[in-house]
Amino acid sequence: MSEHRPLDLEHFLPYRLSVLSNTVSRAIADMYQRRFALSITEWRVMAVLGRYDGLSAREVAARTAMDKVAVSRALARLIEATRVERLVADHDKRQSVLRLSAKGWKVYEQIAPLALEHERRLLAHLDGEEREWLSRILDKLWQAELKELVR
Amino acid sequence: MSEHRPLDLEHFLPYRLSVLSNTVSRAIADMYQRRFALSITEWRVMAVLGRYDGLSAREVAARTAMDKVAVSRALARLIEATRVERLVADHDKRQSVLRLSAKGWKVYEQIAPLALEHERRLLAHLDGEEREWLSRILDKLWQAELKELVR
DNA sequence: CTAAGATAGTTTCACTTGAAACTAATTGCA
DNA sequence: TGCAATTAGTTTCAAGTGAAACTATCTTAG
Repeated sequence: MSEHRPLDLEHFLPYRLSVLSNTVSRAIADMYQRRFALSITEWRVMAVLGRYDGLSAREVAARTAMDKVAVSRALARLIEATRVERLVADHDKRQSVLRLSAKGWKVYEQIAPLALEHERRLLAHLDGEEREWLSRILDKLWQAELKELVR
Repeated sequence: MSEHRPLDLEHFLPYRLSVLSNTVSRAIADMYQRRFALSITEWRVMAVLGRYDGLSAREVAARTAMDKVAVSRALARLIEATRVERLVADHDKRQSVLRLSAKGWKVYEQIAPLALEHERRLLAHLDGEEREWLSRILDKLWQAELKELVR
């Protein structure tokens, strides 16, 4: 007795998550690119360095959910653009110590409010109750699906 | 007086959506790949053809939120694998008329329950109330963000 | 101490992807 | 009619991506 709900892509959760997320990410990425010549991956690296000074590349990868290859490449571009400075860690010469440069901070301080504004615009479609549920639901799914991912 | 909430990537909605969605999609993609040598894009094409017989490539693109290049390539592989058949539309020789082959249907009928099972597993982390809110919230955001996208 | 294994980060290679250019067919309008 | 603009779908090209191999450094077990 296996009567199935028909598989209707529009109502299939993974599909909806994927399309919604890609649409949102795309809009943000375009804005960063146009206004700051910055990719999403570069921005994510800058965002965590703005928040946690002096991380190593591995720590950046853990905090951005990016793999180390992507981080390495994003850092190469950011350092080339003198938005990030890299030192070698005293205690371990394999590790780098990363921080935003003065120039990087200027970019960061312009983008951070724009990013938050974008988030507000997205959340503006929801009322207070819905926002609370969304936050709780994402927490739960995040925990359940990603417990192994972030460290 | 612009005192900002700090930009903490872990609490930033677009970032959370993106990481969660990529993690879920990745897990599903791996399964399709391993068990059926099928990419996510190919599966999406098969899914809409299983539901709506005889679509053109353009209609498939609209229903999967994929661009026409991606659809064209997915179709080339599916036709090569004889999972999809393509005819030329009578009324317009530019258009194709696409349908799953018998072989395609067999694959479809194996995957569809697996996909739904995967969705159930994901939703198992939420209680009934949370599921209802999630569905309503995704509908709202979908409507708001994608009104231009899907026709 | 030192050799074997582990770790941080980079490079290479093969593959995927999207934008733009392209071909073929159709439509609209003078 | 007949030619310019539009549309369906494909191909090309440049850029982005991850897996695996690689280099340099550090840790550990004997």
